[in-house]
Amino acid sequence: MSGEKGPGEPALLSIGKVAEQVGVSERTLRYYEQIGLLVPAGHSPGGCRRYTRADIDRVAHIRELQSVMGYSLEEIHDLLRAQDRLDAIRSAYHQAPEPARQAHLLEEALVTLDQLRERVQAKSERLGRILATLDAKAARYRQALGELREAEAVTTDSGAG
Amino acid sequence: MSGEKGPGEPALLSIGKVAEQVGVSERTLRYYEQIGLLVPAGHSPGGCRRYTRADIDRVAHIRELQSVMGYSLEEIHDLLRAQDRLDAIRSAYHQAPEPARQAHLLEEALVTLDQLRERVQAKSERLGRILATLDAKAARYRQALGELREAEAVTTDSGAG
DNA sequence: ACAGTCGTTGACGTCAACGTCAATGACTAG
DNA sequence: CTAGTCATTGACGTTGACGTCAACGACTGT
Repeated sequence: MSGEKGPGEPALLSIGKVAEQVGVSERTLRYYEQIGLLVPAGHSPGGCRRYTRADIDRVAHIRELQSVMGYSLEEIHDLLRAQDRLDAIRSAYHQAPEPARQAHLLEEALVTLDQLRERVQAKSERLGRILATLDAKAARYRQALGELREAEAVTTDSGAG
Repeated sequence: MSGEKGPGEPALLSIGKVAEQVGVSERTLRYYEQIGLLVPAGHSPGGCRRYTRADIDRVAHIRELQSVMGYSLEEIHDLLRAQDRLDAIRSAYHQAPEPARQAHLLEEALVTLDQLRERVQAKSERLGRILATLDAKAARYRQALGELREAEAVTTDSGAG
C-alpha cells in the first residue's frame, strides 16, 4: 500500500483521469502547469503528476472563464491569483496569525471579486440587449411572414374561385 | 463631380475612415474581405475599396459577435450568410417575384434567428448563474470580514481597557 | 520478471486572426 | 504637376492555445 483508499485522504488522481473527467487533453493540463495556471497537488515518487478534486474544480473554472467570459489564459491567471490569495486567507483563518492582515487581504479579494462581478454583469446586460433586438427582429419577420401568407391566401382564393 | 455629397447618395467611405470609425485596423478589413465576411460596397476607378454605413454596421456586428459571444469568424460567417439572405428577401419583398419562395426563405431565416436566440439566451443564463455564485461568495467573505472586525474590536477593547 | 499501458520531457507543427513590411499605385492640396 | 498622404497586393512574421510525435521512464496485473 502506498497511500490510496483512505476515505479521509486527498484521493489523488493521475493526469489521465483528470483529463477524462473535465474533458480536456493531458497536453492542456501540462500546458496549464507550464504557464503556472494549475500546479498539481503533488507527484508520485517516480515523478507522475498527482491531482486532487480541487484541481478538477479549478480546471472546470478555467474552462468556464474561457468559454463564457472569453478570457485569455493570462487574464484567468490574474483572476485565479486573487482566488488563491483568498484560499490562503481561509487556511490562515484557522491559524489566526495576524487578523489585521487577514482583514486587509479579504478586502483586497473582495475588490477583485467585485471587479469580476461587474464585468460579468456588463456582459450579461449586453447579452440581454442583444436578446431584445433579436426578439424584435423575429417579431418583425413573423409579421412579414403573416402578411405574405395572407396575400397568398387572397391570391389562392381568387385563383381558385 | 464624381458622386460624393448628394444627401440621398450612398456616401462612400475609404478603408481608412471605416477602420477609424469602428476601431479596427485596415488589415482586419482586408482580411474580412479575403475570407468573404465583408465585401466592400464598391471600388473607386483606381481600385480603392469603398464602404457604406451599412458596412460599418456590419463590422460592428462582427466585432460584437466576436467579443460578446466568442464566435470564430467562421461561425460569424455562417450567421451573416443567413442575415444576408434575409436582406435579399427584404429587397425582393418590394419586387415580389415569388411569394411562396419568399415565405420559405423567411421561415428558414427565422429558424436561424431562433437558433442564435437560444444560444444567446443560454449564455445569458450561464452568466446569470455565475453572477449568483459570485454574489454568494462575496456575501460569505463579507460576513467573514465582519466577524474578523468584531473579533478585532474585542481584542482592542481588552487591550485598551 | 515482464508485457502493456500510462506518463514524462522536449521539440516541432498548427490554426485563427491578424501585424508588419516592401514595392507600387491612387488621390489630393497647393 | 508634384509632393505628400492614403491604399493595394503579396509575402512573411507573430501570438495564444494547444496538437503531435519521439524517445524514454513509471506503473500494474499476472
